[in-house]
Amino acid sequence: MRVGYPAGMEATTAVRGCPPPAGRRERKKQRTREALIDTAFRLFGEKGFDATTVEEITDAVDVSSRTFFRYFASKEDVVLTYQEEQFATFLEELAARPSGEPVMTALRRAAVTVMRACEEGDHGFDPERFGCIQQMMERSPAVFGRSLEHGQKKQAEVTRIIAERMGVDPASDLRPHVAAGASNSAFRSAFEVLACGVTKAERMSDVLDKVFAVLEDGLNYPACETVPGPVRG
Amino acid sequence: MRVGYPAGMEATTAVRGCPPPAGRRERKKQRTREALIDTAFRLFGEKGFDATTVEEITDAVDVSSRTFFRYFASKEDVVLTYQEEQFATFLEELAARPSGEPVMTALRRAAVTVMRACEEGDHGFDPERFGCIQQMMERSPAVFGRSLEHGQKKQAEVTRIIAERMGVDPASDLRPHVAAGASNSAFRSAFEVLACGVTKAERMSDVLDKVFAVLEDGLNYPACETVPGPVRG
DNA sequence: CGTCTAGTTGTCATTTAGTGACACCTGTCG
DNA sequence: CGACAGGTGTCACTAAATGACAACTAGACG
Repeated sequence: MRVGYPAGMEATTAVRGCPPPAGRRERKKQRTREALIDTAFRLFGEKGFDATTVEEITDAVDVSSRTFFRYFASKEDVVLTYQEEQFATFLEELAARPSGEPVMTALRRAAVTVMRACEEGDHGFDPERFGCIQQMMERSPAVFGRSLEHGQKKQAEVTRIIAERMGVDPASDLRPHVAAGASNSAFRSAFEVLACGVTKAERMSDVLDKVFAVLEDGLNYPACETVPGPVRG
Repeated sequence: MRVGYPAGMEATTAVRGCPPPAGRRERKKQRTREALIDTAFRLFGEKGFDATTVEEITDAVDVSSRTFFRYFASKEDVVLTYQEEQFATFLEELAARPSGEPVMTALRRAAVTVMRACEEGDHGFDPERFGCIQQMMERSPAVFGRSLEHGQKKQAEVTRIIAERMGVDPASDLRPHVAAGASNSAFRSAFEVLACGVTKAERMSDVLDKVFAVLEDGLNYPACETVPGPVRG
């Protein structure tokens, strides 16, 4: 199974508003793409991800199924367009953090900013769609799996940025890799904690903030056992 | 798409040697299951995961394709049987760690023990198969994605154990969740670091050990800037 | 304007994963 | 032995995904 976009069909940033790129052809392509995404999300919301077939989506947009797969490598890819946007914004926010800021703090602030944008509808993010995705992640393993895969792939870029911030070489220093992994993990932990209902009626962004706080505090928890024990190592 | 095992086909721990369970029927089922797994891994090794069809596997074992899907919910599930065993062993090792040991240390030691077993062939793990899986994870996104999904699902059990060790309630305390996530993340970081060739010709277990060491040291990295002050290169 | 080219789409065929239904066979147990 | 239940094969079917090729059309250019 291919992943990403077929040749010549690279993602032309969907959500954020690039002004008319040029050419009627290009514009039509863009419109088709957006129509597919909008319709897909509408149907996903109505009937669920699994119960919605590609054909239903393409019929509604009035294009052939073949066309769908020229825009998206898989049905799940439609959902990932949103995550793609989230990630791009995350990178922007991260780059915008003051260069003197400690690594985890920068990651935390960037992450929380993005999540807030999704909740509030800033930066062109649709909060309703955000909720729809949350649901699909819980209900449909395929979407969940792809999302994890996507996140893991993108992690490399975060690693690079962190390494730059730290002024170390990611080819010889493990720390940027681990930090990026932890940051990635934070998103998933926040999601999991929300899904499992550990924290009730809390915003994702708040949970995420707390998760990062836990990471910043360090994970060296002693065993409980011996009362206010001095036992360490 | 279903995940897990069809009803009545629950995993009857494949690798570890449960002595003859009872009944010819049960034994035959077990043999079929193992034949499917062995044949699948052989073909995966020869032709790659994607290029191997379920039919090829079942033809070689001389059962119908339908039977395959009575044992495994998906083609990827065959590969995950190994990971399932790894995880079970990980939990055992974790439970066996002295109760006074700090959480991350216990996680680290359990993780490294399992990885060593896979490399050395202890506990009935086949090192060759382990290598085969590593390759598939790199080459075949489907396997990689399922593996991530599987790991994420299993994380809940680790969370529970960590919470017990810490003597806190996972329903109100985020720390066990984050620690479990970080531990999960450690495995993936080790894999990624090896795959990307950051560390050359090093054993997975050694890399994993180092990754955990980094986690234990904490992630509070300051920005590089040798000289304090927001000066940008 | 007419034409040529290249990019986009539709149609068709095909492969493969995965599932449901039902008949059949064979251990297991009374 | 005979009934029952669990496992298997066969058949039919849906749906995702991809390759090949023909048909259309925007855009470039003389």
